[in-house]
Amino acid sequence: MPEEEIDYDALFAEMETAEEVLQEGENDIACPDCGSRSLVTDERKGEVSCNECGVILDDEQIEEGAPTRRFSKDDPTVDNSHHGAPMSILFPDKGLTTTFNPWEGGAKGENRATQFKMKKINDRLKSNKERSLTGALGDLARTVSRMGLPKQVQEAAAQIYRDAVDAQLIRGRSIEGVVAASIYAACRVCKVPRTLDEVAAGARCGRKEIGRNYTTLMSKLTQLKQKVGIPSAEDFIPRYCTQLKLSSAVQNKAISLVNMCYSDGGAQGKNPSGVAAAAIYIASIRMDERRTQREIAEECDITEVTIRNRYKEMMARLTEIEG
DNA sequence: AAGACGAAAGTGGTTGA
DNA sequence: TCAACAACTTTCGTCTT
Repeated sequence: MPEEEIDYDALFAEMETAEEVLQEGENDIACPDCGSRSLVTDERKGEVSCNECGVILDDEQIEEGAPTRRFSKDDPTVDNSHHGAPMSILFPDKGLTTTFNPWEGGAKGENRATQFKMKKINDRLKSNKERSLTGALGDLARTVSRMGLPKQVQEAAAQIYRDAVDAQLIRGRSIEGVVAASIYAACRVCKVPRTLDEVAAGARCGRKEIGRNYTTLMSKLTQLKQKVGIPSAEDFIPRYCTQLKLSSAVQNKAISLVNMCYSDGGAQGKNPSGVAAAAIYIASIRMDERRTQREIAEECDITEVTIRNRYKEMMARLTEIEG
């Protein structure tokens, strides 16, 4: 049996018209019954109705908030009518998946044929962007979990990657490389900085490639540039202290030491890990929880010599300040 | 003996001509 | 593109606790 041709042009034209009507309605819509422009939106029911005559104009509004849950059937304050997860940028279609299962619902004959046709159209309408995002966001999720990073970073990285796709920065670059650069940038945005080497190890991607892609992201994405701060030693201290099993007192002391010594921006151009390591070294001695230079150097992924150089520098500044 | 210190030589990245 | 430079690393010998 020959397959029935689908007239995509007609279909797209129809969809565009529908979209225009919707967009117009969002800005300036009048009730078709009484002509009133006083409309009310009921977010709970997902309805838009006329304030004058009460006619319902739209009953399929999407609620973007988190789902409510009723823990007791006697609780009158919330109901369970809101179904499904909230929208999330971690999914290619933001979680608003539309699928057709032609076998479901007991459809027969012509009905089932229509269902098949709709499924086919729906599948073909998925854009290239959506298809490529599927792979990239999966890769992102795996890398983030391998590195043990919080979900907040995953979401920020997903947003950066989407922006990169929109700005057409993927062409000519590997998806993994851009994903890794997005994660590196997201870590800095979320103030949980990781070094290029750490991201490279987690993403199984070259450190140079990530650095190169990161520079491109920063130069082309202006929103990102505004959000990313310079990684400071203080941002590294909490993590290193936890790894070295040092108390929060040492952690606070180290942070205040960095602030005292480098409040004038003197740490610029210096490896923040080195500054953090030296501050932790001094703080651990002063708070009687001493760690050796070797132990700290190992955790901070730098050498003992760098700790010594920063240590000397900081001690010189401290004697100046403390007298 | 372990940890700290310092010198010397080499590496990789940045900057400016 | 290349030289100059600062920061950092590696290695190794010496000093201190």
